[in-house]
Amino acid sequence: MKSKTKYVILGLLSECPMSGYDLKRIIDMRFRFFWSESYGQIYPQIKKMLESKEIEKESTPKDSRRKQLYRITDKGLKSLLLWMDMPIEKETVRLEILLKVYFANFMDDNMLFNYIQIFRKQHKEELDIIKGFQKELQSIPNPHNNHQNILNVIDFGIRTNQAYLDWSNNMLHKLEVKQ
Amino acid sequence: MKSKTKYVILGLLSECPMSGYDLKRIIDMRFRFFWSESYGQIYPQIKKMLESKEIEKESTPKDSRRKQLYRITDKGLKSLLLWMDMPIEKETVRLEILLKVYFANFMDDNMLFNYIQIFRKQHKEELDIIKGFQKELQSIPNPHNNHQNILNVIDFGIRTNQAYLDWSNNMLHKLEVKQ
DNA sequence: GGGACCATGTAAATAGTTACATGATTAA
DNA sequence: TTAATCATGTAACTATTTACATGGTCCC
Repeated sequence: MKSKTKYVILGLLSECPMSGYDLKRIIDMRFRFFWSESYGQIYPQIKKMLESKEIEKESTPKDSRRKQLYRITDKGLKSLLLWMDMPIEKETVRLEILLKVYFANFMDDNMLFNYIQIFRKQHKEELDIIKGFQKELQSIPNPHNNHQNILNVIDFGIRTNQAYLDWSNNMLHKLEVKQ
Repeated sequence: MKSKTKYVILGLLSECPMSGYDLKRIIDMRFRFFWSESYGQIYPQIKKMLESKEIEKESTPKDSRRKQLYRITDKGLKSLLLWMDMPIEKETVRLEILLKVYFANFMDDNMLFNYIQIFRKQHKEELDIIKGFQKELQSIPNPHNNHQNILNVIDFGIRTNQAYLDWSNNMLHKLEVKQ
């Protein structure tokens, strides 16, 4: 499976110039429910794309002591467009909690209850963050005319996290009744 | 993130002895919506666990020409139990389709429509497989008394895949109206 | 006898995380 | 002044995939 780090970066830089740190923060915040990247992928990838001239340094006199912003080039935009039309590769999902539920005979019910509670809490928080982002998006200007796309992704996040919550609540209820 | 391959294998072998090939097949069929393993992980892991005596070869005179079955040992069971009580690590989800929806301004609507259609088809099939498995499970004996656990995992698969389908249908509808 | 699938395995490559080093800035 | 956060980066490690080799079996 080819790494997609390059295209995540190019896609985000297509909106506005930003630093490696910015990229990481945005991926963690906005993409959290369907994507992740580590610094160990982002910074080396930036370096490679500078060499290949798919991005370039933004010369910002002010604030430049603090961070280096990068801008997408025409070549980078071409790479992005090319990838957009390439077939989507196999999706990756790994939920350890389901492994543990599957083998739950080897665990006591309190432990299982505890795991599900943590899972529910995490996805409740995730859902709140996504909804917050949705609200924010609806109240700010739309200069790149891409809000509908982002709202579509958010809609996906809300639906799946809601499904996670429904399942968790159902599980917790069953476990409560059982004892 | 520590590899969980070991525990997937131990968990499955706790049900009944099987071969590396069997393990792969079962993971691909039953775990498909929340886990995956490749031969490149399974066979070397089997080798390691034979050395550490967490599993052992099952001596099956008949059929033994064809495949080697492995059985979990007491030591292996202990490893499994230990892992069951260890905190769950960060979950991994990577959905390239959402990346492409997010950056859909760089793609024409027909291409997007096509991607969503493929996504819908894949998850319709997945949902059908999961439901088939659910039906099968309800009609066969339950010797390990673990059917409820498996049904809980299946319930998760049905809910999330249904959420995927609802989102896909909504997306396709919006794209149809648009043009 | 040929294609599909059963079955096992490994080497090499790639992907991805983690731990660390470094130092600036901000806010309490 | 000290803790948190901003900010960049890399080396080492670990995880995972992919491509390949090999040969058996089943059924048409």
